[in-house]
Amino acid sequence: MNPNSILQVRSFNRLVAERIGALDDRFLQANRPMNESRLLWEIGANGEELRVLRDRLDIDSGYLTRVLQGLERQGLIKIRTSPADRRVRRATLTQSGLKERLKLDKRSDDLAIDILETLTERQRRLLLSAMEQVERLIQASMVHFDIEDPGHVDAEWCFRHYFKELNARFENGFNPEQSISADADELVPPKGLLLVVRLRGEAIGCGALKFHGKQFAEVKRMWIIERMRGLGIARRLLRALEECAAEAGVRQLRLETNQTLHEAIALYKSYGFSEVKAFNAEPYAHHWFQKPVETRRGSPART
Amino acid sequence: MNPNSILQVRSFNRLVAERIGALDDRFLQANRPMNESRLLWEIGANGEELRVLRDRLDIDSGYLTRVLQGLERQGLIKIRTSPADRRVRRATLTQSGLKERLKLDKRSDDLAIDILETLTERQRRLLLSAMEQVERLIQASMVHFDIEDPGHVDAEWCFRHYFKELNARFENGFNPEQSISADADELVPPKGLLLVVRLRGEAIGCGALKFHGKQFAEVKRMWIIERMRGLGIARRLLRALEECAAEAGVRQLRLETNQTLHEAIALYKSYGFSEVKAFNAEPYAHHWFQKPVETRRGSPART
DNA sequence: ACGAAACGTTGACTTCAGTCAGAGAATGAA
DNA sequence: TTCATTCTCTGACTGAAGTCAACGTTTCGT
Repeated sequence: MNPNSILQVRSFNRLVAERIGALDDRFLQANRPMNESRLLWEIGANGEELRVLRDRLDIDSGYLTRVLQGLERQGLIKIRTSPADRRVRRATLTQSGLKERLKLDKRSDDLAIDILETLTERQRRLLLSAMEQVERLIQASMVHFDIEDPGHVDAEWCFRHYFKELNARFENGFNPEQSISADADELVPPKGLLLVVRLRGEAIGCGALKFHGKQFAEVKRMWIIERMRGLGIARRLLRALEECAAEAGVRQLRLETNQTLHEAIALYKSYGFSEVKAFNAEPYAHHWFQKPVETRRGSPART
Repeated sequence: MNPNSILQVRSFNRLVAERIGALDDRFLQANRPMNESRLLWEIGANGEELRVLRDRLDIDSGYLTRVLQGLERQGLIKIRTSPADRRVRRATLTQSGLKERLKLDKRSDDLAIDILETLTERQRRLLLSAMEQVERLIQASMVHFDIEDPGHVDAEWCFRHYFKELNARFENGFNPEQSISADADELVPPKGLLLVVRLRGEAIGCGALKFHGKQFAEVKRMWIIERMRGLGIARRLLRALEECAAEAGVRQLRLETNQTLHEAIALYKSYGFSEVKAFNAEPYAHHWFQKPVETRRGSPART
């Protein structure tokens, strides 16, 4: 890695940490313990279950209880047992709790305004677009892949969006019924596997393998959410799938794709797939590709 | 302020705080209290005086003492009385202290590498240049102006660089002796004043006024360090000087400048100065400008 | 030479953050 | 029905962060 690049990133980190130091300060300056602020924030206008809060803020349950009791004593929240599951408790903001939360909100706005207001209109535009750029690229570095059951809610969410997109892009629409199957049971080891792409716990894409013995595996269900495209995530997903195939001892990857999916075709070609003649009767396909499985050094299977 | 701009900044802040959140983690993960880490870092390879540390980290002096004693007990630092001023104490890293500091250093590098390594070369270039852009523009919003004595070390530092630059840019060099005076005593109230531009406590520019009764004030010593140009800082400095003039009841600003200083001339014109015929005999000047002093609403005199 | 100011140290706090073990109530699965 | 699991709360901690006042030493300005 280029040392100057590292220095640039570090210098950026330092500055931003200092300036946005509001990292904590957004909450800290509020003249109330940070965890109280974080909780007021996370409870939100509609209330939230304690177990969700505990999970989101990664707080010890005993500790959470006490901080919440503090907030309740201050009259900022109410805690009630959930009617649906009486083990579960749910916190909601009171009127004054909502007001406190608005103050936090305002503090965030003020910080943003403070940064923007000294700049000229042109500088402001430059800053915002540079920020967006940084944001997207940093997000790309936060993406990770998890092996997941196809029945998982995130997996189903991805499939729905994937089908919807195919339906919109294909010349004559897309109906999964008519396509070669990749059913839930085919995407679970040992018959296959499904990777869900996540960013901060939120699903943003998927990709699957359907094994055919050691001879070859089909790549299926490659999809990345629109707003995260162009960041090389699909390529990393492909590499992760190839690693999985390699681990399973599979010798070849195969896939077919539709002519309207230009980006995908470009990706497969540049990744090392070669176009071959049709090896199946997938009605929606115009191109068939294959590639020998390689184990790439230095590429972590799942990150 | 445009609400979408605010949202973009907030979203950026959130992400970066989370990702760089290593802000603390850089120090925290180190499995040692954060302030210990921060101190190891700030003491640096050459040691540092306690009063400087206290100032930089904004730590209570009693607290500082105790944390440092902790570090000394761990054999990471030594604290000695400064020979120059025996009130002052100075902390220096021991061998193992240096090693610990290297670990922190490595942690920073790792974070940077972690962000960069998943990206393609092209994305990496994009990210770095966007980061630089963000950094510069955010810095612009952190700049502030202080009234300072011309004898102050920062002021002298600025003057030296200012003269050096004039000497390099003027056709026949520049010798302050031959120029119309703006001596130290002329830049102190009530005869005049000096503003030093600072970024995080570090001087990056200056600008001065030399009063001639209520009738007019001369703008002198306008200079911004090269790397911070193009960010509208000089314009804000000019406005700050104008505010000072307004407060002093002065009716007009005047200045003269050399033809090689294109940016300055462009700034003065666009700021509202009009070129007039020579009102003094400054040997280095080619252009003379003046402008009536206005009080601009909503513009903080010194930020 | 004297008083004010600067610099550091100590003691005696308070408040936050975070951990761990144990126990009770509700729920779900066999 | 029983038993394991989930969810929450309590008690009893440790350790870090941060504040305040008092005091001693050294230096500086006059």
